[in-house]
Amino acid sequence: MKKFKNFSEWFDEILFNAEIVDNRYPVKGFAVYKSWGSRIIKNILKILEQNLDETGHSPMLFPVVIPEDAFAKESEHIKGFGSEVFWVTHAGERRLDKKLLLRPTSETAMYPMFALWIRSHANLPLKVYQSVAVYRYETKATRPLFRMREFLWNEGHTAHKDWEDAERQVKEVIEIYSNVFKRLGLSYLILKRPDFDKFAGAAYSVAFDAWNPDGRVNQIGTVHNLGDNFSKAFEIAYEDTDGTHKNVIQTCYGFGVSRVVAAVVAQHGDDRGLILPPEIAPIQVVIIPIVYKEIAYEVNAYARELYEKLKVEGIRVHLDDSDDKTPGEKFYYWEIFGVPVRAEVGPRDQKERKVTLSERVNLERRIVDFENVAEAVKEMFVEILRNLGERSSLVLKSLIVTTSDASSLNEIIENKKIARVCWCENIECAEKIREMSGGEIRGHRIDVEEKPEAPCIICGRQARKVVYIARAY
RNA sequence: GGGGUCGUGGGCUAGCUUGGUCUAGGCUACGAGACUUGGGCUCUCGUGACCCAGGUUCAAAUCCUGGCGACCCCA
Repeated sequence: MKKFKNFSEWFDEILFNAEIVDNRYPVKGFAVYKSWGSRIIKNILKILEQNLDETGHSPMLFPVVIPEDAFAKESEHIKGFGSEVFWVTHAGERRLDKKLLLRPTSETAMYPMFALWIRSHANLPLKVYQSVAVYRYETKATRPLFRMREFLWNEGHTAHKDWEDAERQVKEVIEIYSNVFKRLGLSYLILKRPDFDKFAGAAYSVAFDAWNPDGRVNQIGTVHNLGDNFSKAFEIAYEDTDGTHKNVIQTCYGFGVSRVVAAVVAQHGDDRGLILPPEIAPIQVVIIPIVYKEIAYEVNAYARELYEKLKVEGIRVHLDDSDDKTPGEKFYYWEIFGVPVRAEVGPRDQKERKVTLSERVNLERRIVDFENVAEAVKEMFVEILRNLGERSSLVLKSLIVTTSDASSLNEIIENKKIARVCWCENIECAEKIREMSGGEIRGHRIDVEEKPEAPCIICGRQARKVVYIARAY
């Protein structure tokens, strides 16, 4: 199955064959994460949560249900999410006096509690995170991992004494997410969303848009400065050093774990299957003995010796010494699962105390001494991540097409590319861009300053921003 | 939100137009065995399916209606 030719089928096949999710659960938009997928998710979350812990965030767990009145407090927020919440209206046969909803996101679950916890400037900043499932009744077609009605994420919520401190927080989180994505070898654009596309209730929103082989962009993370919109609605205030009472300034951010998995699969996978960055691979090295009847004992003993050696080095290693498959079949099998390094040990290797290592990205073989095998494997891990990262970033570069000709927009989007254009920031021009191209303005870069070098692509007046246009999930 | 295509063993699919030799065929996967093993070898045997509910008919995988689900396109 060809990844770039028929992404949708390729993707579904990988998710199924590599046992990431089983989409056959009989409720639309809900799926089962199987063992391989779950272990990948745990490894990703481990990296993220470690980063959050190190920057003073507190892990917490808030309830999945939110009372209707709390949800309704911030008017923009309810406008944005109201149409897609799951309601809990009954307990058995009894109708509930107060309807509850399943969190579509946790602002309105957390902030009533923030109001109780925050009294003085000494309580600030407050930085909280949780890794949970949220629920949104998506009306668009659901896609496994990309758009589910139940999806996993990590959400962070903070409260600060002033705007400057909240701005510092936004920068910190962009840094944290960037670090995590770098360790996964992902490529993306960090875009400040246009005003009409910001999070419901935010002052502004920044998003991480990862490229996808079908030309759409995949929003894998978002960071919002909420200003005092929620702190006014929820009356979250503190007493400052001078005795005055002020509303806190808040930020919140979401790391879309399922979509990050989707991005790893989509950006790194190839026509043979998944390719996993070593740090999140449930199995990092698979050992495949090449045995003949007469020498099976020696070779298997050697393979076990190798297994023990790698294991004590802290490498996640698996020995596939089953005799129901030929070595070739085992190669194909583990390639589907994206195991980054394969160690082949046969009679030749055993006799000379060598190991044949093969890496998943370029399928290149390398023969190393048994004594140096752990170091060689670790070096390969570094190379694999570098190769994945470089390959992915080259694709992203090749997808971006700069244009100042509005009539070319449609063709660019049709060709599964991302258009880079100058825009005057008027909403009428944004709407026209959408009509003409079939894509949407995703925003302008904030990690790199880009000055408009041409007038607005639609109206010809002075452009204010260089923006990126793509179809989105 | 609108339009279209589709639903057959665990996965992929043939059969449906023209209802009856369908006792539903193939590939793959799975189980038992033989033979093999530095890239999917070969063979034998076995397990396993017509999405659900109605309807039409002597007869339904096949036709009709509804539901559920999947995918694609447009907004």
